[in-house]
Amino acid sequence: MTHATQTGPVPEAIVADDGDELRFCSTCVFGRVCLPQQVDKTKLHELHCLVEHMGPFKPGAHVFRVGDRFNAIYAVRSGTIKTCFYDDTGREQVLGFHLPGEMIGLNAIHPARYPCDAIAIDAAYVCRFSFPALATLATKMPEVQRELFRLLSKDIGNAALLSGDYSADERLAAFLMGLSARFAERGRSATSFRLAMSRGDIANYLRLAAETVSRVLRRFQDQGLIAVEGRDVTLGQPAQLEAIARNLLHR
Amino acid sequence: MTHATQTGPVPEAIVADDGDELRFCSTCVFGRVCLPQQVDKTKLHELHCLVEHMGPFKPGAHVFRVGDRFNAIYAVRSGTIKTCFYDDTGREQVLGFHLPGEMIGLNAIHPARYPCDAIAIDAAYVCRFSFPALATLATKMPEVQRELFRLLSKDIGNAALLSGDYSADERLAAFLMGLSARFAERGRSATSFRLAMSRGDIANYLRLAAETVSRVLRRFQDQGLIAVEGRDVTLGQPAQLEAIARNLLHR
DNA sequence: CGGCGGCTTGAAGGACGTCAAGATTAGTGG
DNA sequence: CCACTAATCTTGACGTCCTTCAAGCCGCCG
Repeated sequence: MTHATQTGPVPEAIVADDGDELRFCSTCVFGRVCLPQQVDKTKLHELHCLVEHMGPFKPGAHVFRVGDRFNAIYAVRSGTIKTCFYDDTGREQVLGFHLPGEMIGLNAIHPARYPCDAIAIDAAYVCRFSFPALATLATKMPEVQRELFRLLSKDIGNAALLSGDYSADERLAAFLMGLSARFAERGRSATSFRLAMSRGDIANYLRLAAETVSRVLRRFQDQGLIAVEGRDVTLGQPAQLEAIARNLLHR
Repeated sequence: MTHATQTGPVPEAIVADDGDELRFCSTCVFGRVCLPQQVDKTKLHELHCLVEHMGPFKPGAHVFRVGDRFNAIYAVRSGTIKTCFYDDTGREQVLGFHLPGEMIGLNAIHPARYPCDAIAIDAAYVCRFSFPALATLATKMPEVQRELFRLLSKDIGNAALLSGDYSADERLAAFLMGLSARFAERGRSATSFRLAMSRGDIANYLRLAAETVSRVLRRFQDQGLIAVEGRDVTLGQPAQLEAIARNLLHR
């Protein structure tokens, strides 16, 4: 038994330690805030006070739902969270998959309500940051403010990426390479990993049909670019995948 | 003389007055910052000091370019600005059209370089806000910080909208209704307006071919939903367009 | 065992892109 | 004011990529 349900520790899981008064959980998005300069300890303490650990969330459990009033953003501590909304016909549109160390809920600031669901697809733990408290703290700690601006701006770029008109091949190649890079950042293999999400989720994320995802993956495998076995993926030719993600950009 | 081209005033143009020590240009995105509460006058003065009026930009002129080092965000004062980047084959991908009172450059905070071009498609004027100065001010004025967070978050939502998998009909209906709403906010007709952008620009923005845009507009016209004459558009049945934008969401 | 959800594979159809040719408009200089 | 060219826009015919529909496979759980 690998992951998901309750019984036993997860061998490969990325799990943050719990941090302490002077350090954040090792995967925390705000970790970088503390590193550059020695942060005033009382301030660091304040930052800690507005963080609340939550979990575990079982696969399928909601961290927040469309329409909930916005009052906090969340950092993924372990597991994988998908964010998604639903069009008028009920079709799910996945906005993103979020790995440990990534932030969710930033798109809720403006409408003041969450515009999407956040659902655990792994067993997942998150850190909850009260947003009013965080905003107040940001006025006192420019590093925190800067980090928030950066995170928000980054999300704009990510959303724009997905919106380009790319072929199914490009989308999937880019998806795999993106995951690879994010796993590598977290100290895991860049060439061999397990997909936490179903083909259907991937398809919804990439705005493709599940069948198309299946077919493209098979073709990539036939071409020797990757090896797929269920949800386990090994990248055989990352460079070539990279090229597809970049060059195949229309025709 | 108002602005724009040299010969005579432009009857319908949205032009901001220049503001004064105690007021911003009437269209300014930061106008709302000052309204709710009486802002400390010295602080308001500070905010004014970091604003620089720029323009006119002729159609085709760049406000900033891909790769330029990020150091300021811009508010459109009059005219229309499009933001766009280019894929590896050189094809333009329009990220957005920005009307007076809207902000551009927020997506540059994270990479610290502008990830896109900003090009005037009208004769345009903008206000330049030094970002380091603005961020510093934001630590002193929570209203400013809140407004920046709101603007950033809003852009995430906008970018995500475009990324959904919608049909050409939905995209165009949503585009027209969106423009209509934004014109209305600025005190102009919600049902009759002139498109500042070419069909090609619209197509690039919506990730469609220019021919498709042309065809869908014609069909909308044949169905009595709109009247099109060159770049002048009149919405005959806004409710029905709204329905297409919402309901036609895939079949 | 039977059922169910996730995944794969094939065949057919559709929506949109591409190509190509006109039509309309705008821009420019005589 | 009128040619002349160059964009922009429209319209048609055709091709293609992807979706849809349908069936079969596999692993999982009651």
